[in-house]
Amino acid sequence: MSYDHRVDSLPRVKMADVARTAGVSVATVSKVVNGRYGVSQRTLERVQEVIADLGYEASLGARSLRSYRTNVLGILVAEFEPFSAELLKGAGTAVTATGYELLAYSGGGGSAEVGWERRYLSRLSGTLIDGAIIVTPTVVEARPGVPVVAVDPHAGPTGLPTVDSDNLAGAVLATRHLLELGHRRIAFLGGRPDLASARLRDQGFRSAMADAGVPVDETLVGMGDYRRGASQEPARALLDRPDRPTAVFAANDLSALAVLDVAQALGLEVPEDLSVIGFDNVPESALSSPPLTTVAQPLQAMGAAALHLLVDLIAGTDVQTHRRLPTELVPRASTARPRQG
Amino acid sequence: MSYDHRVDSLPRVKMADVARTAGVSVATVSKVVNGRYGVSQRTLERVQEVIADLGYEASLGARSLRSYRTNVLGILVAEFEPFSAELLKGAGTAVTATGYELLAYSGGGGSAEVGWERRYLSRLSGTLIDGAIIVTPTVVEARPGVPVVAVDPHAGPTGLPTVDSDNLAGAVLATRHLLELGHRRIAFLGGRPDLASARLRDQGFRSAMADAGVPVDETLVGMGDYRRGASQEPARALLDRPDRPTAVFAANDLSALAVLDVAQALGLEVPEDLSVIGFDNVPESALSSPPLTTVAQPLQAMGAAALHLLVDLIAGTDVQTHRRLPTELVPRASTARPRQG
DNA sequence: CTGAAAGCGCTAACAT
DNA sequence: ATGTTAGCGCTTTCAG
Repeated sequence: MSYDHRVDSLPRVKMADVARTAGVSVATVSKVVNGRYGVSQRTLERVQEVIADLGYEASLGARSLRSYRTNVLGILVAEFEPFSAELLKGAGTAVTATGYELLAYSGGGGSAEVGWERRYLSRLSGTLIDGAIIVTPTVVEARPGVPVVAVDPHAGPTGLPTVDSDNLAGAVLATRHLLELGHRRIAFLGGRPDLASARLRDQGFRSAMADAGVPVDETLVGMGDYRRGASQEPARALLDRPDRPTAVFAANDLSALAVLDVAQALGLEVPEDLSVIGFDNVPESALSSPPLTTVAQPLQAMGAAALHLLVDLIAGTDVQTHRRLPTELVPRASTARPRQG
Repeated sequence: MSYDHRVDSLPRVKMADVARTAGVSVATVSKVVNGRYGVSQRTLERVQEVIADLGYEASLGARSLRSYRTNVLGILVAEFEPFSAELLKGAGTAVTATGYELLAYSGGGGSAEVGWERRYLSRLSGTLIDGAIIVTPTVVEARPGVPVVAVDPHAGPTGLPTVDSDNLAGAVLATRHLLELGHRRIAFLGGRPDLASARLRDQGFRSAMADAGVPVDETLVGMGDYRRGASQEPARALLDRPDRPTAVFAANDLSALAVLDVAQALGLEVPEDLSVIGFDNVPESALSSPPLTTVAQPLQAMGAAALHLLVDLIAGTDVQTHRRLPTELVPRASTARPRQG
């Protein structure tokens, strides 16, 4: 039963091979593979034996072309960065009990490729996957071909079932933390204003400042883009000036890390000369020096919630189509009282 | 050009739709999509316009069934846990420049499902992907159907091109660190002996101990299984005794975290009563309290290396088929001098 | 209970 | 330059 005599890579064993070896037709093998009725016990056993012998496994591509059920769920991301990696861990844990398998898909292009959501979905849906989780989509299709759940969509909750966290409350938490430490000159390094989460964090910042009766200095409000590299420039604009702030609230951890980079380049001590707080609590935030104070989104729980929502959606169960999870302050070493509070 | 009038999920637009709308045959559309020669400028533009209009995207499943080139690379993992998530980040970063897209696949079953490597590979190879990275495979096929790179294979480097890190040197590093702090009663919590990495870490431990002239107490050598939950039991056996060790070297971070769990349950202070060191440097190791001293494998670099190796392999470039990356000590707060050194 | 045949969406000869 | 045709590996009627 060995094929070692082949010199090069041996071709996949396909259903026809199983059929020929077992002396039955491919139709019968298909029935066995899919557990359909109408196969005698004898034939069943014989075919299963051959399948095991040959190590046959159905091709996902071919199978999905014919039957519109694959038992595979997709999770579509622009890029495998820390944020989506955490969601993936959560979804991966949650999928275990469901009997589905998980396929994570990403082009290399990052969010630079606009419209990746639709492209990836078209590529996979209708064929390879029974449903999809789309992570931080910018454009959401109103009616995709398969059940879809959006995680933290940039436009905020729309027609699609959505999982996100309480960005507004989280931003208030962050700002209050700085205020309570005694900071008054507080800068905000925001994200792109076309993103709902960025707008909400901006709004939370302003609301907490207003509640404390501290006016917002608009020259201390910068615009990053949630990425570490591209946020250095606006971070520098905030810090490289004589009347620099004593604290910065960055709209996500990656831009907070950019602030840390810039502070170091300028010779500023954190938290002595400057307090920095981020948002997300990606694992990387704990690895910086100093470790970053941040607001945690329950990323893994969000991934798990999205997966369960998707499974329910496919099953046709009546489900709530919007889950908002709470945020939480995670104090670490990048924030402290200002030097002369 | 809006389709909002459709009440329910609209069916995928397929190549035939494009052909009909553009007034050409599917063959011509296929040529346009794949950039083949033999299409007039006029037709080309017309078809591209329709494609854009309709938002057509070729189905990966159907395409891959016919042409044995998909421009998609697979990364197959038993489970999306911290270790493979880091590799995925590295591979994701590396794929950007290559023009390939990345598909990560995992059943929910964890490594409990034996033979997942072969199953997933059969499912995807020959059809959906042009090549695969398999993470910590236990059984490696001698001649898979597509180019394959193994990352940290449990059997050690075999016939397959492999990427791993220097487990032996890393284990020596960890053990020496404890010895230099003044520890002599050092326990080792190993992994399953059928894993090459586990054997090498065991070997490095013993070799460093021997070099220091410190005999290994065999009752202080336990066997975990690289997972946090299942390692609690053997960790407890090591610690819950009057002559407990002053330090534990756990063969990976997850089992080191299990040691931390057990230490806490037993009321032991780390590092005052017990020093603990792990292996891997997954992000989670920095998040524990106290943060875990560990030996870093350059996980993201390994993911990137695997991806580049795979791309070269597919291109037929002459490549080195084995990359071993260095390990490094990462001192954090879970190790210190023993109480009475 | 089993097999022959059609066809999923697409690509690749081969005609025209 | 374009269209016709024949499958890729599988599932699914529908006959036998």
